[in-house]
Formats: sequence, structure tokens, C-alpha cells
Amino acid sequence: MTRYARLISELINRSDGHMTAEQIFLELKNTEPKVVQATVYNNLNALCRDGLIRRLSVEGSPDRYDKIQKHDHLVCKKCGSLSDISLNDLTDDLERQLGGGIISYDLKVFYLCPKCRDSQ
Amino acid sequence: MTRYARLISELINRSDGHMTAEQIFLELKNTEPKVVQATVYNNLNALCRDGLIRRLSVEGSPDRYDKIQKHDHLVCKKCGSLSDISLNDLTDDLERQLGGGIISYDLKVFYLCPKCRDSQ
DNA sequence: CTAAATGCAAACTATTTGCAACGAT
DNA sequence: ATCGTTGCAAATAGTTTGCATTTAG
Repeated sequence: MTRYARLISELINRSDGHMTAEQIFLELKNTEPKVVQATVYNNLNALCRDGLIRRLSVEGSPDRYDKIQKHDHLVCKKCGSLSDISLNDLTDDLERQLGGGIISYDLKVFYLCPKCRDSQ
Repeated sequence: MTRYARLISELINRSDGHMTAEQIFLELKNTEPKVVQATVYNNLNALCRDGLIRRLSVEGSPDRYDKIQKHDHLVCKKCGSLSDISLNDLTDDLERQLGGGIISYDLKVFYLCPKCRDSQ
């Protein structure tokens, strides 16, 4: 595990998650001024491949990177803002319905965030 | 509803879904040789906005466009291939857990497709 | 007649790649 | 010495935008 990989993984696990590559890059550059975007992308890909972080694709915005610990997401249909939620685990249900072989799942629940609901 | 909008929406609802903008563009060009990508994107955005199709973001590949009718997806963790599944509807559960306000949800179940499982 | 939709080219954003230099085994 | 990692620049992929032209109500 290289210096950058460690720093990036810490950053993602320490933050609220949901950081874009750009945000990670900017944050990291505070302490590591020489780092470039390509390196951040390389590391993010490696960390995802190795299962240390997870990638979150949200329509309309760049990919986000999140802690691996299982949780679900509430996504505002209007502005795309994300928040974490912990819902009942579905794995057993899914295994039963699909007959096994499941690796993981990703559940996004769409709603209108308070801000967007108010500005209707 | 314009000509293109109708054709595109039909295409998506007739197909197995999961078409990328590029695929839709190419397919459409068979019968509408003058159409350009920008028009396809414009129409896809409008159709999504109006709730006539849904956009599906799959990490690592361009957005896909799908029929609106509720269903879930099985996604190969390795090659990203998609297939439809019909799982028990979670809406009531989610409403109960979250206290209402849900618009919809998106459930992706990751697995290894037969092809990728074999080539391990 | 007007407003919206289209074609076209250019712009933009997110991400990847090739390659030389560097750093840690 | 070797192999993976980095910095850098350029390339690519996907998508959007501005604008003049066409189309449909």
C-alpha cells in the first residue's frame, strides 16, 4: 500500500464518503502539493479493485467514492445530493429470491431533499 | 411529442432496455439518417425529465436508458453486463423504514455472470 | 407567426493512457 | 536491478452548449 493509496483511503473513510475524484484530489493536494489527478484516479481504481473503497455512480454527476461499510443511499431526485441511510439488510432476501451467487447490492432511494422540497 | 422523441421512446420500450445513447443513435440512424447525437441526447434528457424512460448509471460504462416499468437489475461485477430481474417490491418497506416521501428506488444486485464465472 | 426542435460544430467534463523519471524493495 | 508508482501531457469518451436553420402548431 503506497503513501497515496493510504492517504486517499483514509480520506474517504474519514469523510462522510461521497467525495468525487476532484474533491479528493483537491483535498489531498493540501498536504501533498505534487500529486496530480491521474495519480488520484489510478489509486481510486486500485482501491476499488481491491475492495477497500466503493465507487458510487450517480446519474448526472461524476463518480463518487465511499467507505466500504455497508449502507444505503438517499438521493435527491432534483439536486442529486446524497445522504447515508441504514436500511434492513436485503442480502438474505435476495439470496432466497435469486438462488445465491450474490456478491453485493446497491440500493438508492430517491426522494426530494428538504431544500428542494421547499423551493418547489 | 416530436417524431424523434416518439421513435426513441419506442425504441427503448421495445428493446430489452439498457441501451446507451450511442446505441440508440446508431439504431435510429438506420431509419432517420439525418439525426445527430446531440438530438438524441436532447430527447433522452427530455424523456427522462418527463418520466417516460429512466436513466441507469452503471459504473464504468456510459449511462443507459431503460423502460420505466418497475424492475430491478442484475449487474455482473466483472464485465458490467446487465439483466432484468423482478424482485419483491420494496416501496412499502422503505416507506415504513423512512417515514414516507419516497419517489422511487433503484436496486442493483451484483453477481458474476455465467460467462465471467466460467472464465475465472 | 411563434416557439420549440434540429443539425452542426465546438466546448466541456470526467477519465484514461503513454511514457519518462522516480522510489522502494 | 527491477518493478510498481508517479508526474506530466496528450488523448479519449461521453455529454452539453450556442447558434443558425427548420419544423410544427
